[in-house]
Order: sequence, then structure tokens, then C-alpha cells
Amino acid sequence: MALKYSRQREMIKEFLMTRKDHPTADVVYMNVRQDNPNISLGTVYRNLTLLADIGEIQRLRVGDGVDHFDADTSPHYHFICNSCGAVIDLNMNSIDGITDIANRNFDGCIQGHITYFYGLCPSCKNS
Amino acid sequence: MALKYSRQREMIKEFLMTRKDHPTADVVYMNVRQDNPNISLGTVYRNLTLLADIGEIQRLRVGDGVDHFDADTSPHYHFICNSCGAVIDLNMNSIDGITDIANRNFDGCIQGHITYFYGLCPSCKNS
DNA sequence: AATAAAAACAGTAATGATTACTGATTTGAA
DNA sequence: TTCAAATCAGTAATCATTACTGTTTTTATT
Repeated sequence: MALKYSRQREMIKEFLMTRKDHPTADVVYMNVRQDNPNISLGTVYRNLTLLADIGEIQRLRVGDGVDHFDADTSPHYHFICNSCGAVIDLNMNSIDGITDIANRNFDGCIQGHITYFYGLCPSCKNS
Repeated sequence: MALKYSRQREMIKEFLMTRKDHPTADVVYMNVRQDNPNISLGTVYRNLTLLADIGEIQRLRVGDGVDHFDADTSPHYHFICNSCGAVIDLNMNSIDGITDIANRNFDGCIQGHITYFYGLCPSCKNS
């Protein structure tokens, strides 16, 4: 199962790198299709999953029933607007200490955490 | 749209209160059906959503593609086993301080956070 | 450059969780 | 008791995602 080059995968990754708003598979599909009208939605899904599996992108399950994708794989937190659903990067340090706290009273082995912040985004706050 | 009594809703809530493992709608359905074989899956979904909306239960989106439900509405954290998918309550205090940290460099208004911990559950750890 | 096996593709069908619809039943206030 | 509103059971529809199939592309090897 050696990885082979794929124009489609490159286009998907490149599109994702231009976006800071963590688009869904469908948004990726609609945009990449502007340059390659023949691309299939299944190809988009398959490559997004593949890219996430090899760690080149990040899959975000923000709880709205649709997966979002982020080309920024560095550890960072996300904010989801309760009003408009926007997914926004947060500028704050990692709070890895909480996994230690969580491990204290737990018999298993906690390896990491996922945190999402909720509230009103700057634009929804002023309207 | 005043809320009226419903035997089905009561059964669903009562079943959920007996469980600590955060069952899915389908599991609720299969169990409640033992006492009421005529109950409809749609009724289970409708009432779980209604109970969550009025705050009597909690909906957990743990990222496995299926919603889980918890009759314990007090703030507490959850752990998801990377191996078996079990959803387990964690015995630790709320770390509300992190919403303050998150708010510092954010123009919007952060109202809360959702954190899930991942790793190996006690039973998967020893096998 | 020609060959061929593996990988990836486009297009479409299938899946699975959840929601919406419909006509019948239940609830609860007047 | 009456009756409108709420809820129900059963089923159809939706929507995101995955699986399947026959074709095309990639790439290592001649």
C-alpha cells in the first residue's frame, strides 16, 4: 500500500492550506471542483481521511454532526460560535497539565484530551 | 407547546438513570423495548432530544459518530477509550479557569468548554 | 520507451444515524 | 365529558459518509 502521487490529493491539501476556517468535506469538494470539475466527492472524502491518517491534516469533530478539516496540525484549540457555527483558532498555550490532573483518580491511562470552547464569535457578539 | 406527561418519556429517563455507561439512542431503544415492545425508535430520539433540550439529561458527542446520553447533568468530564470506545465518567474538578485563559486573546465571548479525555480504559490497559 | 502491478480515480450504490411526516392515540384543562 | 394540543407508532426521507466497480494513473522495472 505504498503511497502514490495523486493530483487530486495535492489539490485538496493545497486548498486546505489556504483556508483558516476549517471547511467541511463538502466545502472542499465545491472549491476544488472549480479547478477540477471531474473530481468526485468520494475522492475528497478518501483523501481527507488519508491525509488525516498520515498526520498531514487534522480532522475536527466539533459536535455539529459534520467533520471539519484543518491543514494546521500544530496543537492548538478551537472555538465554535453558538450562534453562527463558525470554527475559529484560539491563540493560547496547550493546557496539557489537565491530563495529569485527570490521571490522578483514574485507573486507566489518559493519553490526551480534546477541548472545544463555545460562546459568541466576535462578529455575532456585536449584533 | 406546553409539556404533557408521557409514559414513554418517563421510561426513557428512568432507564437512563440506571446506567452509568452513557448509552446511545439505539441502546436506549433496545432496553426500553423490553418493558414496552411497541415503543418506536423515533419516540426514543424525540424524547432524548427533548430531555436534553430542557436540561434533564446531557447529550455527549464523543466523536465516534453516534450520540451518547447521560442522565447525570452535573458538570463532569468524560473519558473515551481509544481501544474499546467505552465512555467513562472522570472523578475530577471542573477546570473552568481555562475559559478565562482562552478569553484573554479572543475578541468574542467564550461561555464554556467541552473536554474529552482519550487513552486506554482500565480493562483495555491490562490486556 | 514499453510493461505491468499497485494505487487511485469517477461515478454510483449502500450504509447508518437521525429527522420528518402522517394518521391514530393520549393528555389535561375547561 | 369535551376537545385542542401534545404525543405516539410506524414509516419515509435526509444527510454525511463509506463501499463498490470498472477505468485511469502512477511508478518501478525491463
